[in-house]
Amino acid sequence: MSLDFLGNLERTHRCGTLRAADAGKPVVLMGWVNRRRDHGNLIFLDLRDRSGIAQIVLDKELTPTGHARGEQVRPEYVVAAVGKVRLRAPDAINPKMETGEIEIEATELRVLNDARLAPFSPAEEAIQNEEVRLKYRYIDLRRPEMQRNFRLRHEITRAIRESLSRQGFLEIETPVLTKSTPEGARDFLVPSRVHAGEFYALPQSPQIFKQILMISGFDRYFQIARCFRDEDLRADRQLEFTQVDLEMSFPRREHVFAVVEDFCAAAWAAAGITLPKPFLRITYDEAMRRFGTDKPDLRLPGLTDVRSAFNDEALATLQIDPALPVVALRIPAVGELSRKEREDNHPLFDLKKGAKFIDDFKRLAKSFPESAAKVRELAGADEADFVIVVAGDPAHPVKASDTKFAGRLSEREINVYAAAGNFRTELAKKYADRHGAFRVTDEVVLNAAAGSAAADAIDGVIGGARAFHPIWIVDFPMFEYEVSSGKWVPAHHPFTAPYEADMANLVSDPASVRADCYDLAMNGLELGSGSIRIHRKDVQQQIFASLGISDEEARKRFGFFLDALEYGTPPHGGIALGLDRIVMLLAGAPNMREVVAFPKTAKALDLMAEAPTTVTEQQLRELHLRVALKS
RNA sequence: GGGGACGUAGCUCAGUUUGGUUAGAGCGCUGCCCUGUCACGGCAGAGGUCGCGGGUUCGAGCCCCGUCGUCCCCGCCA
Repeated sequence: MSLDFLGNLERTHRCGTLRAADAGKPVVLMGWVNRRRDHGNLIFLDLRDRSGIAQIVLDKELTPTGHARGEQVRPEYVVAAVGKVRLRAPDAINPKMETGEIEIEATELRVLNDARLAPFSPAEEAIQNEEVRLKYRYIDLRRPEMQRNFRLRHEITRAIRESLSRQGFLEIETPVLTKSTPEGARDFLVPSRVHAGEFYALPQSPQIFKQILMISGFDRYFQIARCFRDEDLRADRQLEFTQVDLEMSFPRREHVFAVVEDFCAAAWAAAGITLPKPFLRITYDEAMRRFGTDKPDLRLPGLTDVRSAFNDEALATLQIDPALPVVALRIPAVGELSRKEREDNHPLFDLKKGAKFIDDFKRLAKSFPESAAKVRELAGADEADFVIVVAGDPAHPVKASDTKFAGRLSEREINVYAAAGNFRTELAKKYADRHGAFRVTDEVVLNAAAGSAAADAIDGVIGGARAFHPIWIVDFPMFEYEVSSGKWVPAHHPFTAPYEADMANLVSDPASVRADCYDLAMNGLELGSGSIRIHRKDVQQQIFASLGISDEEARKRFGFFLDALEYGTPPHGGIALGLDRIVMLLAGAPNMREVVAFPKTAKALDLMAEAPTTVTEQQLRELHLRVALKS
């Protein structure tokens, strides 16, 4: 068909903003044809732009040429409608539309562009087939839900910037082409053309640069920083992601917490939700004991220690390791599960952790009725709750350390808790519809998105108080025992400061040393992680020494930073929070792809751009590279 | 690297349990009709390498083996 030129036509309004008060105004709207309803001599077009939808009326009597154009348009054609806002007749008002009281009586319709038939319609809900959504991402992003997610992302980012600016932080950019940073992930490498055989690394975080900014006297820095990690993807992990990264001089961790709680409150407020402050705190060991994870979801019941429900005979018969924890996990309101249903759940349990489980309570009750009853009692289970006992498996070959230090959990104990904790969250996900523990969150998010006045209060409780459960995890161990090498390895990057009180034990009792670092978790997601850093050269040397990092190796990896440390480094510390994960939570998104414009698949592919690809011989030559594939 | 779920029309799905005539439905799409629809309606029509490859069989969407892709989880990512 022939297309019309835009000419000097100027858009006067956005579709979704028009209301009854605008009646009589001449308007020019531009957008995409959402739907067309052709009644012969009368055609209705739903015109969509990012603000919403307005109904255009093309009446053959009023505008024969406009009506003729209207007959030709199809979904997703780009058109300009010239006309006048008019009130709809009372019986023609559509209460389901924001603009349902008005419509545009068109005098002209210009078809600015046609469109191929899309594989799915932005006028409808997301299709199940995510491959198609991602390949045609530009269509998918037209859906109001996606438009809302990215508007929300913008508002959240802006609120965080404003909060941090108000708190005296300066936004400073750090390099993307840089040197390997001390995080533990694989680096993305970028070959240097100018320096044959040498590579830049993309930052896994701006860690070293932000610490240097403290040495440089900037006092309070932040950055909305893109970070890159070449590891396998998950629902909440992409190859590249965005962190709210900050660092401050002369802080105790309470100062960092206060800063974060302030900007989180601002971010939640930007989404229309009140986030309760101050956040809860829990130690790492307690988090493992109570939830079997360091990112607990407090909307679900925790683990219960049920060791006391079993006597020695029961433990022996059931082949439970008496030296390891025996815990119960409870999924509420699931009802009785058939043998088949229970068996279907078994693959969700990680057997490699050296733990086992008992999910057949009828059978347990036959041999050990008191134990079965006591477990349910201790776990606070009522009739409909599904309860599983998780315990150490003595038959499992030990691949973890059971060395215990200074009252901390041993790795084997942690493994049992972790197996239980992971089973707990997997089952909770599977039976979400039955226990309803996540429903309040969905409701609050939905209300907030709808801009409902009641968004922030559910049953008189401020929404966030029941929907979002932020919690600081503190007192992580400084070191982890690596069974394969028999060495103590850092649980964090090597610039994390140990507790001053634990410094004396660095060599004698490394497992007892606590790191002055902290995680922020919310609703089962790790939102962020930070620490007070080492600012003294002597302490840094001790840490390297205790980690078995030689002076030579330290110099090679972080030489410039170690130099900088010697030129007047203030005590400093900071944190980085995953922006994508924050937006995920506030958008009620089940995965990060819903809040990242152009995400990659679980196999690390960009289905739209079709990246990665091979490159030309010419490009390789310039970069002094040759590809040698292992066939 | 390992475990699990899925793959049938553009989309959403049924059919696979127990192999059997020409693989169906809804939405969407195309054409015609329709002046108050808004998930418009009516009539007619087009649309399929049942992910791909191999095998078993008289016969495979259905059974077997392999492979590819998407998703979730473990490992990994502190």
